Amino acid sequence: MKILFFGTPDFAAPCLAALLDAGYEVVGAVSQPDKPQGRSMKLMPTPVKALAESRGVPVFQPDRLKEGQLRETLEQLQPDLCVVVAYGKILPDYILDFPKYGCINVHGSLLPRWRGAAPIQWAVLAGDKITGVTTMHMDRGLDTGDIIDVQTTEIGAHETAGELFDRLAAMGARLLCDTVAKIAAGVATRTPQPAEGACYASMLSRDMAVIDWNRSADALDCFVRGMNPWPVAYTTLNGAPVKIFACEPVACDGKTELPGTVLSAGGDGIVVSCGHGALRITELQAQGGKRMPASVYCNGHKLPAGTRFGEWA
RNA sequence: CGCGGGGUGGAGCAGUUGGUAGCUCGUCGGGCUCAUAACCCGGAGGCCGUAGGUUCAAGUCCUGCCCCCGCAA
Repeated sequence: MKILFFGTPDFAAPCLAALLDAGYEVVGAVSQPDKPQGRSMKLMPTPVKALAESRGVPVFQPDRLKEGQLRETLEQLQPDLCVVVAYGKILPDYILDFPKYGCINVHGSLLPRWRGAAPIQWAVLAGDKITGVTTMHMDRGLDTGDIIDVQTTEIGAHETAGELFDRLAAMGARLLCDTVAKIAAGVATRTPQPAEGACYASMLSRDMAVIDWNRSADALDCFVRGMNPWPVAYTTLNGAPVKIFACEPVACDGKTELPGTVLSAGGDGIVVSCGHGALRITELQAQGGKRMPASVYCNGHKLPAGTRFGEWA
């Protein structure tokens, strides 16, 4: 069975690797065009491109798909199945309809919950206890296709979006292999997505990562984990941004300080009052500084009780 | 050449108008204690990123280079 793979970021690479390792004939890898990245804005290959090149798979990076840019490639490669994993573009009909077995997709959530760009982060942000990966037949909608296989997993109480990301990427790769095997054997099932429970996970952005200290400590705990490793929740201290990498909610001893107020700071981290409860910051990074445990940060920075976070000078 | 912050004892920071290098933590020794990551006393440990320059004198001023980080993507 000839497979044409569509994918771009880190989440997609394990799926491509799994297909290759399983011995499937991957006739090509379609990925987004390289974009400038890093401090010097150097052009970097996408993870899928890098992997494909190292495994000798031809890479295609069309700017757009709508005008039939991939039609010739399809005719040439004659794929029987398209596998799409976090590609980043909507596939037009001429692609969806081309392969004999259609196009399937691996998605990092339990559909129909968290359709869209950032399902894993949103599951953590929302405090979901359970999530998983889903494979589905693609249709014209955004992550609305019929479900083929699902695997669930619990979200750890201290798990960050990045950690969950890695786990789901691995789970997704295994599930994909199962699904492809079923399709090849003609035993894959199709289950329409339930109408209820659907919601969308929009792409995260830098300005969504500002910590609102008026929220509850539990909500902020999920917020910090969901925003890690990108864009990373941040607040301000003396007018300068401070990234919060890790924290934990702590029992509030009834104090009613203004949200954002430092209650204590030292070897046990930095405890900050919230709208409800308090949050112990355990790992942070100040502007120009390195990421470090809060206790270490306190060795060189005076943070007397009463200091306020989240105020712009 | 996109903008900006920074490289000081093991770690995190301070160091004022250039003139004997300080703080917190850790570490070592001693003490207190039923006990302790707690407390008290004492000690060790720094060619101040690197190469030059200005000066009687440079961590502190000037220049080149290396490295780290924030913004922006």
